[in-house]
Amino acid sequence: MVTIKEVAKRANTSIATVSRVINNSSYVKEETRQRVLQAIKELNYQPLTRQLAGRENQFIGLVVPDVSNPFFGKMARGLADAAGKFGYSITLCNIDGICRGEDDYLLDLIENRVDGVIYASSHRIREVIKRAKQKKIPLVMLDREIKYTDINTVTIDNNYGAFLATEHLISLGHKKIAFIGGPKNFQISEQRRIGYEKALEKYGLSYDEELVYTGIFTMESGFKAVKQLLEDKKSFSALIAANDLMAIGAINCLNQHGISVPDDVSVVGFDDISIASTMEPKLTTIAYPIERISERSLELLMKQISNEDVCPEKITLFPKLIVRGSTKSLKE
Amino acid sequence: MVTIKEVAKRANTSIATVSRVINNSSYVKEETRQRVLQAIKELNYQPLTRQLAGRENQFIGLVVPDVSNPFFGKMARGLADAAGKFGYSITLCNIDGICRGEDDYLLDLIENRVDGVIYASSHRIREVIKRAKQKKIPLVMLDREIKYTDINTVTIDNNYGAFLATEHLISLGHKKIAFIGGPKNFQISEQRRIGYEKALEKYGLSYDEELVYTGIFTMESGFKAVKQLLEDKKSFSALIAANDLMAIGAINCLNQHGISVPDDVSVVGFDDISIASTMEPKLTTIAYPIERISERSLELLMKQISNEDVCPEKITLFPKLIVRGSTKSLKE
DNA sequence: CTGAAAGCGCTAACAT
DNA sequence: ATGTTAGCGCTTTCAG
Repeated sequence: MVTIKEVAKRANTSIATVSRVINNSSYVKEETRQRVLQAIKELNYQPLTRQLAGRENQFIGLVVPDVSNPFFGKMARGLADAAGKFGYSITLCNIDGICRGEDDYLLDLIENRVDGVIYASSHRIREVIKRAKQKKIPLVMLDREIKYTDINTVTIDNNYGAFLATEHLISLGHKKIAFIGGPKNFQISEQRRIGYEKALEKYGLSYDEELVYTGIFTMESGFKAVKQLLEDKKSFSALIAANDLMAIGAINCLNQHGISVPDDVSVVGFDDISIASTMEPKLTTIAYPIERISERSLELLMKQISNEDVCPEKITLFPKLIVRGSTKSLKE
Repeated sequence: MVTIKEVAKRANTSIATVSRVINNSSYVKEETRQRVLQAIKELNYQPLTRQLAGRENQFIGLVVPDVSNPFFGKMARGLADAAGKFGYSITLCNIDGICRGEDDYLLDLIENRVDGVIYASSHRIREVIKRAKQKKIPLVMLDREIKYTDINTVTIDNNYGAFLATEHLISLGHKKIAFIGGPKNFQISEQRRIGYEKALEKYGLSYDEELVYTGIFTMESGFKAVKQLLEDKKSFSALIAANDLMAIGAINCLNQHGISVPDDVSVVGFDDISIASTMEPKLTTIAYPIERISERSLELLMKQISNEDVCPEKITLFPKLIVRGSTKSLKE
């Protein structure tokens, strides 16, 4: 392990000066500076124990319900890449309330071992916020909006995303568009449903409750939704799912009934998880802009880490429509 | 932040004794011990700067190609849970060779900031092993076997897994069983193909090269495989995919051709990723035993971390067949 | 502009 | 059985 001492020796200066160079904390003669930089490079030096001297330890905690869910997998990947650019590493923590009793332990752990946390789970959310405030732990909420709290938040405009999806289908001539959504008590489900409703309204189509199905965010649920719709003899030429997993389940069900996507029914998903682009037909979807989300989250977190008093803010990013093979003009 | 000092004060003893209790490093009178434990609990104390005093920092690095792939997502989840039980946290690192030039940086980072690493990517693998040996960084290879090197490894018996899958189908009466595999130059693809071949042999069925397709491990590839098979007019009543993603793609294609799973064709996957159990039909598959794999990997790593000279070993776990809805007896 | 030195939380060697 | 203390790598006064 290379230490600051060795760097100092090689650069023929003191450890204090090396520290100054690393942290850019005060003026160092350009010449000395260069020598230090050179030594750092040659020795491949990295400061590793800053934490002790009261500084950050360059770790940030990411809390998701479950990385094995492709959506959170995508999120973890994006955040890990972004963190790397800031010289930070991601510590992964899955909290979905399944491992009963371990939450406390996990929460303590994450709070104590990282410089900041990105929280993307709903589990014990209000408590997490309270604790973070008390302990002054930098926190950014990802993809969850907590009303009436001034907490740093990064989200996407779900309403707009669903609006885009609907608009796309309408522009293709579809008039009977089903919506299969998530649980009513999830903000994002409702937002996406409302976006759909607003788009219909804007284009003078009526909102038909019979074409709206409420499920949960799984493939299975998407499958059941379509099954139900079909059994109930609802007629529709297009369908919007509240996330890609549901969309995939829906397509499966359609296929099994001999209904072709996109020839007979067009389908739009939401999130653009990795498999959306490797299925057949490739899924038209609303892309959750993970790169930008990650960047902005990290920025907010970094601000908090370096600066004691920053004003919390909420950043809302706009998702984008990605047209692929699962949607098509309504046939005459 | 609670320090050892505060604990000592509250327990009315010295910091050395507290340290002893924490590390179980020497005898402490039971009474004192209890007082210390009590204080630790009351203050919610956690030692956080051990690293500095030459000890571990309780982080282990997990390197995968890409967590957004559901298989690696499952792996990350399993490992994170297991690490938690040892009081360790997982630091996530995606190295798939896509971010060119950043590998070096990532490798340095991971090597310097963790007590050990679990490596489950193929990227720069021999180099990683060399560096780990040089720097004496505890390393466990996951799911990749490197021949002619004595490196701690945990894998599953892929041959056996595919054998099980084939045997299952044969026991259901299937005789024409297709196999859609991964790249020829991947060990696991070959192992799985061979397991399939051996099972056919054992039960006196002939291995028909025409029923073996070589693809890559994606849904798209599974789809194409079946498309090809169908176009070539191959006849088969069952199909084994080298992983779940391919199996799902295959099922999609079958469905689109009006072929029902499992009524017309039975399908077995491999891995048991999370979506395998929420699709319709639920996928019969060979489960990658992530809990046991995680446990064993951690154990091997812990041994290396605590003990300087341990003999490297290779642990091979046996996967299990999980029968669900995508397989069925051959119809008469 | 730079160096010396204190101190961060903790462990381990040394005392007692 | 327990306390005292040096020292780990680093940052940050404090002196020059």
